[in-house]
Amino acid sequence: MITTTSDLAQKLRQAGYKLTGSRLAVIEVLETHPEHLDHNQILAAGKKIYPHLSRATVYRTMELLVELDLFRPLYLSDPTQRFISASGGHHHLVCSKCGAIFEFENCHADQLSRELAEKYNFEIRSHLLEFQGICQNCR
Amino acid sequence: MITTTSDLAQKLRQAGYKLTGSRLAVIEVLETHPEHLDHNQILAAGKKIYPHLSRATVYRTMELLVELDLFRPLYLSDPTQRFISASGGHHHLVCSKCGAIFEFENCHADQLSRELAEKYNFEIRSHLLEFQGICQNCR
DNA sequence: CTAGCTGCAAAGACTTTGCAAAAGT
DNA sequence: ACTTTTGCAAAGTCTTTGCAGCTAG
Repeated sequence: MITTTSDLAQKLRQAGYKLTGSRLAVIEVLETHPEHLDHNQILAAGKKIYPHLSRATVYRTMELLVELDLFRPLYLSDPTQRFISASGGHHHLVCSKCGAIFEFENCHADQLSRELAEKYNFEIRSHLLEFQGICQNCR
Repeated sequence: MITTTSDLAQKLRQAGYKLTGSRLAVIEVLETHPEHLDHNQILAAGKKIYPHLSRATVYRTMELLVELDLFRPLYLSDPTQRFISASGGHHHLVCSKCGAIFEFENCHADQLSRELAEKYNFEIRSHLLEFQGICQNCR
């Protein structure tokens, strides 16, 4: 019986999944990194915690977390799958040249969100507002 | 000397590229389909116009159009690369279950766009506002 | 104990590239 | 003519899967 204070771990266990070393390593990485990590980054960071961690398990664990609606895949300016927490909004500026990402808050999508939910009879769970352009350094 | 009224074709020629049957087929597909097409869809539609068209040429032509800043890659809810015209805004609702996409207009990002451009010294070229959730049919 | 989980390596899917032939200008 | 472009097939990259052994509960 592994004990942990992790919120994600509790939810995994509640859903009937085992808390293995691999899964706990992945979860710890996700909980300590607010960025949008991809599989490679999760694997690299996870191996520092649990060196035996394999790539296939990272793929399978993230698939599981997405199924449980705890995380959500995100695609920025390339086909790399990244992960963000499943709820709320995500707002960034993406540089088309160098790929740099700047986060911002306070987008005003809530009002629009309600209007669209009604008009399309759509249950909105999260949103993404992305501005593309050229950053300071690349100009 | 191939003649065409196509706007995209003019721009390609002006940039010093040859107007081949393959390229004209790809361009015609893009100009007659407002949706966000992926490579497969462009290939399939292009073959109806120019049956000899190959997959590699579709990849190369789209790469070219992106380089010339005429199109822009877009990633929705999967790693498939799709293409949209390079300017302006794009707004949709994406269903996480079935992948259905609903377009809408009138997002109010212009004001925010100006604020961010100034704050981050960023040259904004286009934006994407995407709401994720569950559509009418999947509920 | 026993079902679920893991790592490995092989298979699969998608994208890119080298090259000789073909085609636009 | 001469260079760019094309189609093909091979190579490359990323993701998924089958399987035998391992582990949490």
